Amino acid sequence: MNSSVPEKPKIEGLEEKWSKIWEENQIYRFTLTPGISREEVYSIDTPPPTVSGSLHVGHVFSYTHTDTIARYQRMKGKKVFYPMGWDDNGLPTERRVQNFFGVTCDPTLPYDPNFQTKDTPYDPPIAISRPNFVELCLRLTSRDEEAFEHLWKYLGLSVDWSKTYATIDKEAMAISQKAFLNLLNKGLAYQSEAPTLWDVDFQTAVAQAELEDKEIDGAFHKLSFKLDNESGKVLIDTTRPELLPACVALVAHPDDKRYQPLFGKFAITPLFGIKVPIVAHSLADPEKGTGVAMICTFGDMTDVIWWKDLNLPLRVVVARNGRMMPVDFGSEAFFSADPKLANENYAHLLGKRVAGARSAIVELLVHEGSMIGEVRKIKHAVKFFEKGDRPLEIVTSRQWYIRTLDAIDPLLKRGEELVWHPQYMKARYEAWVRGLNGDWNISRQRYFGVPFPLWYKVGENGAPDYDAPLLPSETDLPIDPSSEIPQGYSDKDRNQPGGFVGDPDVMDTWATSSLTPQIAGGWISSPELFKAVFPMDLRPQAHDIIRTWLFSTVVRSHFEHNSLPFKHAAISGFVLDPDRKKMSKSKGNVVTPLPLLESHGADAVRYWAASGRPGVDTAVDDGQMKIGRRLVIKILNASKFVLDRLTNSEGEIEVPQPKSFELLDLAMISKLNAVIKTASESLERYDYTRALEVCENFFWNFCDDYLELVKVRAYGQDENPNVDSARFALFSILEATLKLLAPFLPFATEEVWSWWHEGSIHSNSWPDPIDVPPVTGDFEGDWVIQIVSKVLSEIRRSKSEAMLSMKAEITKCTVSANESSIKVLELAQGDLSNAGSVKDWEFKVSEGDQLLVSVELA
RNA sequence: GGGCGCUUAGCUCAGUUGGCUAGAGCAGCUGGCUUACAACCAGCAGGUCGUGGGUUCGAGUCCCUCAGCGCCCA
Repeated sequence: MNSSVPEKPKIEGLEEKWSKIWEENQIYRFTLTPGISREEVYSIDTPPPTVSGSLHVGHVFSYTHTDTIARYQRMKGKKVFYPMGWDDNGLPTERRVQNFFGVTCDPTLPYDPNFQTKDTPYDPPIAISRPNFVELCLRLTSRDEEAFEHLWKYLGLSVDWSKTYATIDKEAMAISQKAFLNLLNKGLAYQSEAPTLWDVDFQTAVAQAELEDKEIDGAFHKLSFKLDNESGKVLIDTTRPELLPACVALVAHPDDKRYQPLFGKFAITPLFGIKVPIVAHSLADPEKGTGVAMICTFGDMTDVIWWKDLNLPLRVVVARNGRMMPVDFGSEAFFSADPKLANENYAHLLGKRVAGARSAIVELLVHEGSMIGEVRKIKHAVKFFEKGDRPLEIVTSRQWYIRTLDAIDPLLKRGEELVWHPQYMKARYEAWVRGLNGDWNISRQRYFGVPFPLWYKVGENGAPDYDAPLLPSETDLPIDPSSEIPQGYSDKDRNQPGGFVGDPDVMDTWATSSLTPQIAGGWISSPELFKAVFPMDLRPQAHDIIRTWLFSTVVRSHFEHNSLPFKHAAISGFVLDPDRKKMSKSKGNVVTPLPLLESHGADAVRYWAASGRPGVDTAVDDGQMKIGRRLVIKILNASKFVLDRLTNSEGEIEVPQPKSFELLDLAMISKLNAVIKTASESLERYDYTRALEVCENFFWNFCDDYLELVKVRAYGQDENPNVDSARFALFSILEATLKLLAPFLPFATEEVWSWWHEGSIHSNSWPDPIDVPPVTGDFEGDWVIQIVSKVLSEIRRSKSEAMLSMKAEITKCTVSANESSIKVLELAQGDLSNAGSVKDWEFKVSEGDQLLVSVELA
């Protein structure tokens, strides 16, 4: 074997060098061979990052975990399917495009193939069609994708870059639309006009999974309602007096003695003179305010429940833009005892946002004398869209849903089938599934997303017929109903009475990214591939999106394939800042990964990442990266040292087959074999941290003790017949150790490997235990090493205590220990003499397990 | 309010189905430029395992209580 061991191994530049070579040689390429079986493949459902979000050290952390597993499986002989995707549809990208180009999207506009952007944003913004808008989204995100790809390659992810997908590309659209149409045909997708949580700024519906409760300042206003047809009043406390015109009833708890006499009677709303019933419902909280609440259309989700349970009418006053809409008091829905006064009062609110309407109505109420006392400030939890900054309203609108509520039990069973790492993360999934309170709303009134592949007939009265959608043929997918035409119609029929109208909505981002196994696995385009990779082996992801991504993927696969989408879920923790605080943009403590990689080296950063166990939140830790870097330097130097011992005068590496073995060498090999076993078992359990730990410990022990003990013998300068044994052991151990560390430190191990190998270590095989004769006698390998190391350590300690150099000579070393220990030490005497500069030995057999060492220093 | 997790050396963390004197690395201290490595090496010191109970021959580990921290959900 020719070798090219450098004079001075260098750690710098390994990332650029090797990522380029790996790319050129396509060593991470997954090739679909004919007749490939599912068992030969290890497939990973990689989380597609949103590139519009900035690069985050959390990415580096969790993707490294996955990569260690991918590399291990590859070395175990699996064909690893490890694609990368991008998940860019959705709001963040839309917002960037709007600002960057100065455009807004109007889905009713036709596609303009000649549309041009300008160097500066349009001001004021111009409206463009959805296909034009989507083109701009794609243009902007492709640049960010390059930055991500560069980071991933620098980090050394063994991703097959030829399989990259985007959850908004043509194939993903076709798959999302096909899967949706399948659900529709099975009756598992439906549309319904229902109260929906609505973000007035983003003008879109929001799903349960996207909600966030926020504690905000609110205030109780005490309002006085007159009773109908009798004297007396009812006092209610409300945080939303501006919804008084939307009031449809008053409610108290059925057991509340104070209000029981009022049930069945009516009250009159202040200012608007609407007669509303006083009803009983168990959700009314006697402790809250006066114990009576006003039910409106709709102040919160409890109003929706009351409205449904108690069969109450609707009085809509808040429009989808969040402003008070025109209302006619005196009409059927808003029948008032005094329509003139009611309309006059309402005129003060009309067109205002809810906050403005609130102060306006308070003035009116005070003026009329129906507000009692001062407002009382409180803190209360209000529902927000996770990306929004105004409380959600509830509007009634037509939305698409997937029937998840009926599937709670089977979905819980899916959670049981899945292997969770760590196991306790399953509880998060189960809690979420059990707590579902509505079907999954998958339609969004947005633009950069997968359109619903549907049109509706428009009746002669101009109203669309939502009950009988016009479907495209499956072979035409993907389609965009805003620019394409249903069969049997022509372009001039669009939006015309007697013509058709396209569904204006797009799918929720989770409705598309829940199909990543199908998208990456070629569900439509390559049935052979899909058969080979689905269900995936591994879904790695963070714990915050168990309720969204993991859940929704399980839902889709359950309905479409009647199976799990993946067998194992590896849930990573969060990365915390160096002070163990959660990173957030607002706190400004987000660590960007590239500088870390550049200053410590990719292997060192990977070492830190791999030390974070599955599910455990882990702080960015410079110290840990420095330890990783030290390990890398040690690997380079120790490898050079070993290989130099084995290089002959021709510059070739010669590994002798020993005729006989030295005990110490057999013991060290036996210890290595145990490490191989533990590391393999740990990686099979997704415990990459444990695997790294045992390999690392072994390697340092190899360098600090074993190498010191055998290096003189391995020189071959003394007459020891077991030179070959030492050389064989050094070589075998080095080669196996490099392989063991390769999944964690791909650059350094590859560099060393290349000194005397053609081809990549990462395409090589995971080490099998080295086949050598058993350790002599009844000795256990690890125990032999311990005894010898113990004596070496005692020798070092005596020198250190005497403040002498480690090279200082020992004229005589006396050891007293039990019989088997002495036997071992006699066999290792030569190596111990070399490592400790010991001239003479005396061994005394004693009883018990005590091992005593005393030395005479020269 | 409900659920999950964490609490072990100054710091970051291991510690398997309960089993010898509770481990590692970093930081600290003391020494050593030993011809692989000063981006190095050797040695030393450092802990009542968050609190209080219980089970057991035996508890860091199992059960209960309380406290603090974090996350998720209402």
